[in-house]
Amino acid sequence: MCLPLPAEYVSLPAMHTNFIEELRWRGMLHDVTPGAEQLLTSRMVTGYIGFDPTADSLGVGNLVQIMTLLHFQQAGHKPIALVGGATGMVGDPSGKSQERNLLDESILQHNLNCQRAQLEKFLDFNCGENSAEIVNNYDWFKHIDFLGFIRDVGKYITVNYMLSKDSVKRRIDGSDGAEGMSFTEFTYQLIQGYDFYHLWKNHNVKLQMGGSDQWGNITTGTELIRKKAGGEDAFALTTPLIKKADGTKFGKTESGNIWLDPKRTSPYTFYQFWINAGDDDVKNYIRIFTLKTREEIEALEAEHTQDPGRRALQKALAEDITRRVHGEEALQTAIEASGILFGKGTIDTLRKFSDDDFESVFADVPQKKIEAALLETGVNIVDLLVAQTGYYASNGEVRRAMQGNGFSLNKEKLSDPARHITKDDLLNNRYLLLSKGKKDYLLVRVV
RNA sequence: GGGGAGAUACUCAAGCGGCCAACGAGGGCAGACUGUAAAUCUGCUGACCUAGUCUUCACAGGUUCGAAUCCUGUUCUCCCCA
Repeated sequence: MCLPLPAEYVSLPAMHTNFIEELRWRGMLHDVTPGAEQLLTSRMVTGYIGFDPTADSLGVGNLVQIMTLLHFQQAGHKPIALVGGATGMVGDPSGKSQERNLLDESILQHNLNCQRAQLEKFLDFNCGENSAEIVNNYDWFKHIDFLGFIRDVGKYITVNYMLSKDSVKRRIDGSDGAEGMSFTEFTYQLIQGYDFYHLWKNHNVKLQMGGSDQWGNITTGTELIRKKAGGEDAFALTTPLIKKADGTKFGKTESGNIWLDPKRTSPYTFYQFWINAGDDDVKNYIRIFTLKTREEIEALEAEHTQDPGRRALQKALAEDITRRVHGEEALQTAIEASGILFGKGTIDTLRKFSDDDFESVFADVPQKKIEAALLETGVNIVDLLVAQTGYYASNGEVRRAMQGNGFSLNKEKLSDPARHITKDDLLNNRYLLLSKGKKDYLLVRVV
C-alpha cells in the first residue's frame, strides 16, 4: 500500500483539519476502505461525489454530500462534483424498487447547469491547488460505443460480482415487492465504476465518496481500477443515511421536497424546515449541515438543554444553512416573516407594515384577489370566506371554526358570523390577513 | 363449476324496520397549555338561510305509513370445496 510519492502529489499543508476525524465526530462517517485515512492525512487527495441530475435543483437530501465535499476541501483536498449526465440516462437501482423513467438529453443538460450553480455556493472554485471542479460523465461516455464498453470494462467485472451487490440482489429476489430489473439498470454499477476509473486515470482521483447506499457502486469502481489497471490506490468513503427520530424520511414535508432553488422552495419555507427540526434530530443536523466547531456546538447544546424552549440549536442551524444557501438578505426576511406569522405579531405590528413589507413577508402565504367594489357596501364575513375566497369549504365549516375560536382576521379573533367587512378592515388599504388557527394564513389583496 | 360471507362517511368498525346524519376507535381540523415541539385535556369532523329541512350507508328496483336495516336483480370483494 505504501507507494512511492509521485511528483505531482502535493503534500498537505499542516494547518488543515483531518478530514476523516472531522467527519467522524460530526457523525458523517459510515464506512471507509482501509488505507484511505493514511492517504488523506499524508497528502492532498482528489476525491469526488456523483450527483444525480433527475431534477433541476438539488434538495436538502443532497446537502450531506455537498457538506462532505466542503469538509473535504477545507481539509485541504481537491473536491470534484460529478454530475451524472450519462448515469442520469441509465438510472441507479440503489434503494429503488421500480425501474426508473429516463430523461432526455436536453432536460438533463438544463438540470445539470442548475445544479452546477448551486454547488458553486458551497465549494470554492478558485483557490489554487485544491479548487473545486465539476465534471460531467457524459463528456467521456458519449464517445464510448457498446462494443468498446463491454470489451474494455465488462470484461473485467464478473456477473457473479455484480449480482452480489445488495442493490441488485433485492431487485432479483423480489423482496419487499420489488419489480424485476432491466439490463440497463443492471449495468448502472459498471457505468459508475467506469467513472471512477476514468477520473482515477485522467484526473488523479483517489477517492470516491457518497451515501451509504452507494457503497456497492463505489467498490465496483475500485474493483475495476484494480483489475483493469492494477491500481491499489483507489478508495471509498460513505456517509450514513440521515434518519429522523420519528422514522419519516428526511428532506420532505407534507407539501413535498425541500429544494435549494428558491423558485422551488422559498427561503422562508427553507428556513422553517430547519426551525421545525425535532430536538433529537437537530443535534445531528447541526453537526452535519453547519461548519460550526465542536466547541460552538457543545455550547449551543448546553444552552439548549438548559432552556429547550428557546430552541437555540434550531435557530442556529436554520440561520447558518439558510444564509449559506440563500444569502443574508433572504435570511433576514425569513426571520422577520417567521416572527410575524408565528410570533407575537399583532394587528399593531401589521399596521406599521409598508406595501413592500407585505410583499416580502407574505410572499409564501397563499394569496387571493378580490374586487374593491365588494367592500364599498361591505361584505359578510362568511360570504367572503367561502364564496369569495374559497378559504373554507362550506358556510357550516366557517361557523364551526368561529365557534371554536379558530378564525382570525388581521391577527384578531373573530367569532361573529354576521360581521361585515368593509374598507375600514383593510391593512394599508389593500390587504386582509385571514387565518385558521395560528399557522394557516391567506392574504387577501384588493384589486 | 359448487357452497358460504360481505360491501356503512378519510380509514377501521358498530347498527339489523321508526329513538340514525348513523355508536366507537384512528386520522384530520380548531381551542387550552406549550417551544411554531412532545404529552395531555376540550370541541368539531355531509350540505344549507342555525332552522328545521335536504342528500347520504356498493348500484338499480320493490315491500312498507316509514328502510342503512326486509325482498329481487346487478356489480365487486373475501373464504371453503372441486
